[in-house]
Amino acid sequence: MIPRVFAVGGSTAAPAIKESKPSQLSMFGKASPAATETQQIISEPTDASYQTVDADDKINSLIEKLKEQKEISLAVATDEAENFDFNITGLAFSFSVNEAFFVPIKDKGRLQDFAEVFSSERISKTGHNIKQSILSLKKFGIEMQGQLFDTMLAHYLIEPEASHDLGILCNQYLSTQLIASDTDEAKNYGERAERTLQLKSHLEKELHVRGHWRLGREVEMPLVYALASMEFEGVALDEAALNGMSSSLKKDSEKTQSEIFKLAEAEFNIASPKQLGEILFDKLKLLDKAKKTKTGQYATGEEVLVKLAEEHEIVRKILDFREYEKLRSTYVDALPKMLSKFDNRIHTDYRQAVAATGRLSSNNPNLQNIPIRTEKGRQIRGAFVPRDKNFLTMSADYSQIELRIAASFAKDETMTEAFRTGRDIHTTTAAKVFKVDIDKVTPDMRRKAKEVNFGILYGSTAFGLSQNLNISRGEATEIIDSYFKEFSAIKKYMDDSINFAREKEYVETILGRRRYLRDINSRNMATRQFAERNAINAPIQGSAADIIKIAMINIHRWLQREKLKTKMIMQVHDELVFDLHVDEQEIVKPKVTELMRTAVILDVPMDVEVGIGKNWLEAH
DNA sequence: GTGAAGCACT
DNA sequence: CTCTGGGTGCTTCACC
Repeated sequence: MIPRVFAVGGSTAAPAIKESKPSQLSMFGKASPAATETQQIISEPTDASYQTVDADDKINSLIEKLKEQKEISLAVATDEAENFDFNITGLAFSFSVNEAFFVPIKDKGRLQDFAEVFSSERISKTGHNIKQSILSLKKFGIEMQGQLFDTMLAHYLIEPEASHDLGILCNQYLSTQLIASDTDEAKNYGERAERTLQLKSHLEKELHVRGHWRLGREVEMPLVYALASMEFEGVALDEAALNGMSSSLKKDSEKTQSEIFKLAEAEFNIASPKQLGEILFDKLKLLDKAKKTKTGQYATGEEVLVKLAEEHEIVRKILDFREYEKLRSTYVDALPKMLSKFDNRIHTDYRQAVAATGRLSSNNPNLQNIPIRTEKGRQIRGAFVPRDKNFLTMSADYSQIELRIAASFAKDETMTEAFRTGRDIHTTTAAKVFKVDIDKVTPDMRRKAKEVNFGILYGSTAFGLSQNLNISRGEATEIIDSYFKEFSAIKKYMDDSINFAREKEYVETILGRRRYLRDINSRNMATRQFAERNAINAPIQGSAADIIKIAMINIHRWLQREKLKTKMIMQVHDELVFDLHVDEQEIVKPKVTELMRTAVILDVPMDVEVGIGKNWLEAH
């Protein structure tokens, strides 16, 4: 029986959560009310044994011992080659306190000896950032299986914004230092495996106390397999297309640069905010009272420049120059350099314990900020292509997930009804706010309503709205007042969130993931207001993260169980991207849609938009 | 090496 | 009138 998240997933997928819950009530229920007591840790003996196991007979008896275990702690040692071109240099294991074994890997054949241990469903695996170990083994043909426990992820649930560094956790929970030798790999990795095993029991207790056990066991830990798979599969690029864009952007950029120099009657480094500020404000005097940054330089950010665009034609050209250089340096030229020699694909690293709200982040490279807004930027998505001619790109994204979550948590009848009947939410909002019939909503009214809807999720103020819409503060205040009158349950929900935070000093997502807001009662107004915006935003953004994580787990399990060739390859917060096998379109498209829609059932239905194309741009 | 500024995404 | 939209990661400049 394949374990499932909630009751969802698998071919018999049934909506798991029938009734909706108020946002501050965890679907996973509450833990014991007792406050978390920091336990007094008894200092550990220091005679730990970290043995290097190199001889065949010793290795065989280690393997036999490993097979007898119900749980083992492990750490896979690798060299530091970048772009997924690393090698495995050793394996560390621990299954009893103060004892660890390190097996140097000089020949990849040796890994096979351990394959049965790694792939055993009976042996659960513990690690600190265990995704790295799973991925390393996967690259060399070994498939990890079995229940996971990751001490990094456990601590992330307990204290999301703290450091989850193994050494620091050892200090905190075990009152021990890591030795961290420069030369002795066996000692380093053996120690890591052994300390991780010890940490596990401390963190498990802590998870229970805080009511995060199921969130860990059923979401964060299983998600590791899905992420390791996505990273392993990687993403293919159309290098020729990117090369073309690079030349073209370079030409555009050089042309724009010379035009800027001519207009400025000077040559300078446009990429230097300091030099640019001096040209615009000292030499050309585009503003009498130019804004300064913290460090006393002139502010030359996009916000400032857009408002000056009418003043002087140089400003538009500077914005263009910035766009071209950004696209070229960050994407068009950088991405091809990150293609792996292993399979000529891009392998990002999804970080599961970084974002304070529960979102993932992506780095080396960041695949979650590939351009889409401008036309030249969009073209970059066209270079994200399927792995070969038998595949297409499929993109599936949640439509307005955060606003739906807010409507559901707030139990706002007006907004819930709009989502239930499938009406355009921004148009509906505009009709309410501006008190006109739906068919009398102008594009400008819709634009304003859309901005308010976004602003709500971020705890934005009249000032923020006026800045974004370039309208007066008075007008912004009027719009917001009208909004809260029409959507009074939204307003109440926001107040409730802040009050909950004031009392508890944290807020929670639908799965009970916490974000601590220790500044919520600060006497410093700016500090306090920042915490208040987080009190509104974190449960919504974090619940969206919870929901897509469940969907990812269920989709990954289904693709595996059905032995499909289609692979999930990217996550961009509310979007999942797939390498879709051409023969599997009719099976995969509806199933992915269904698994995303039903990951969690709210008062408001989830809408998922799916597109298929020859590249990421066309799939949208 | 590090912080600031700026900007790409959701 | 304080301050002023949540969350990330990457590149460049400028300075240490």
